[in-house]
Amino acid sequence: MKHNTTLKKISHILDLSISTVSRALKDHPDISDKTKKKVIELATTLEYEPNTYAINLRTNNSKVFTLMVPSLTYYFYDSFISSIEEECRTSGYALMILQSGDNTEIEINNIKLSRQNRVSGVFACITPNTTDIGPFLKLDEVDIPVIFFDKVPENEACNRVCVADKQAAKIAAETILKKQKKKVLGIFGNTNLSITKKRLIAFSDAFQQPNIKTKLVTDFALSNDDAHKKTLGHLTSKNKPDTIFCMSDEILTGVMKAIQELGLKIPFDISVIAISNGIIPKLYYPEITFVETSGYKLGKLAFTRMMACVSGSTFIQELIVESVLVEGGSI
Amino acid sequence: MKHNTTLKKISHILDLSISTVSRALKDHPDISDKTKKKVIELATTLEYEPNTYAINLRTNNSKVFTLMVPSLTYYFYDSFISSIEEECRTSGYALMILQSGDNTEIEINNIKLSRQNRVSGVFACITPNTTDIGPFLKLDEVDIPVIFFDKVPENEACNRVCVADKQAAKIAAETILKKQKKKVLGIFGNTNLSITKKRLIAFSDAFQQPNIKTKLVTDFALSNDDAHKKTLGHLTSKNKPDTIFCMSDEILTGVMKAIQELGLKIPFDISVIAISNGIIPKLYYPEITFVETSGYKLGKLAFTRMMACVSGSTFIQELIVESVLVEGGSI
DNA sequence: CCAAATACCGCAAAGGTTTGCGAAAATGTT
DNA sequence: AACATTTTCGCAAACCTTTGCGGTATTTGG
Repeated sequence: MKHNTTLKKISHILDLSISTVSRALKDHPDISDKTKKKVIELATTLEYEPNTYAINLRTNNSKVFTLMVPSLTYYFYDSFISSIEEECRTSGYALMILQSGDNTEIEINNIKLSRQNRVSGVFACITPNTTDIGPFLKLDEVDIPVIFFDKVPENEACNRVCVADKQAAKIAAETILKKQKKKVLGIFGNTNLSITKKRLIAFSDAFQQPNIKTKLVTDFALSNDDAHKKTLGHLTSKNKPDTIFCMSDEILTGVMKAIQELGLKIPFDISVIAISNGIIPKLYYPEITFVETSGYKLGKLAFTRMMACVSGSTFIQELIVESVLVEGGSI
Repeated sequence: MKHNTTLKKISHILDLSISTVSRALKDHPDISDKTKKKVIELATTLEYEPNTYAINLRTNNSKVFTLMVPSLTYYFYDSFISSIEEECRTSGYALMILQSGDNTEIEINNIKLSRQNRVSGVFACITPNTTDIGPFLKLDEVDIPVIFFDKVPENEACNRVCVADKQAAKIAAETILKKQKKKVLGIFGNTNLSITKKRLIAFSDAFQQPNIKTKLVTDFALSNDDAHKKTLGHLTSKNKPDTIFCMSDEILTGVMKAIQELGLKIPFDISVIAISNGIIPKLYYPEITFVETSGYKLGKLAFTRMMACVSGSTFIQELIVESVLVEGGSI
């Protein structure tokens, strides 16, 4: 172990007190220029770096944020995390990433870990199984702000940053209607999640307006495999849809696999539209038309809100990122 | 700010010394059972949690690992990170993720951050532009072990964990040869990377053995868009290949888009085989046959090696994860 | 030349935990 | 009852930094 250089060591070499060295390095007016120069020189040659732990102990605050997600393997998070991480770096924060694996027990443990590490704040995306967000709220009590993103709890007094679920679903529905489609299959995810409920309601609503003759059938899938199987079923039934709406990337991948399996041509045999972060739709030809829910923008927004909380803003807010239609050739 | 409960506070309430309380909570034999019981009871009702900063300061070691990657948006990392993160959690470590964005300046800054935070170790995947790994080696000097993974520096004395590039390419080539293909197009990535060189050489070698009549054409693509365009070119030329080998997921996505665009049927009109982590090949129908380079296994291996380093192993090692063929229906 | 002001610097405490060592109290032994 | 042992606990230092306050020197003004 190489000996780390500390204030004490520098002070000892220069025959100064620790406090003088500390102040010299901080350009304190009490210290003469001559002394400052000496100290700074030695400090640089000795590669002095203040001990983070000591500083944390004093300030009771580490420049670290926690990011909690159910799993890193969901397509959405990449851009969100990238975005947050970028902001953290430029602001001198580090980011600690924790996964829960959809396991609420691990989730609670991660909360504990965040508290033990006395992080400056937590970005949280809850699991579908999380019903009690009490543990999260307890973080707020010890002055650790929590910003929920994407999958957020309902009806609670908490800071939330989400995509415009209703708006996104509405845009998708309107796009379908504008194209005069006759029979739409909408596939949605886990109904436990508010994100699903919102998208489902907004999407369905659009088809229940007066003068709308387009038929809507809805189905639910819990994984891309599930979506694959269910789509196969719908597409081989006699009353097959002419358009499929996918609530998420995960569902889209399952749907696309089924379409390829049946050898259907998009958009001639079947039309597809999705709500997506943008990576997956661009993997196919023709590219899938989707309503963008930008993880990147969401990350920026979440970080801004976090910084406000860290610097004392106590009031609670729900922020929403607008969605836009990105045209592919799938409808 | 809620007042945190400390040893001092507990000791004050129970009229004991701080050291006694500390020892009682650690089940030290010096302390009587009666005292222990009292202390533990109060500690739990007061929700005592040891101050991580103080412990770090004492031990000069935080149970935190750093993970450095060029960018989180590459497909490969998800499973690797998941895997590492999982191991960290069960071992009581936290994981700090840092991105460099292919920028060596940021990379160096991330190294600095790791040192400042005196992390217990660093998992590093270097950028294609990283030529000088001196800054990494300096971490080793201050007793912070560095495990390189995936994209690793060449010819250097460092701990490395990588996929079996040569073996994977060889398996892919042999699979193609066994199927008696006539004309193969191999698409590779950035030739700056050792990973590309290894795969290219091993793959090409297989076609230069005696008695091999299969023709090989190689091409290079720097992005999935690039792969898409180049594939379109090859597939519309008069001397079009009957099989395409994709060195990576990124290339595979571009190739598949081109195949879909031309309406070719896999494996009848064209065969495809790839080296992949496994997520992308399963998105298509038929699923793409691929040689698996498991980020998951790689993560486990890297973590094992890290733990060895942390507990004192100083010798240097290159570890390799075997590859296996995962049959899809694409060849 | 003395008093007052200024420049420069050190002492010590605080932040919370751990741990070697010594001391006091309890128990055992003769 | 006197001594030896064991049990039980407290003192204090160490990890490193920051900062209020107080203390010397040196300089300035009169």
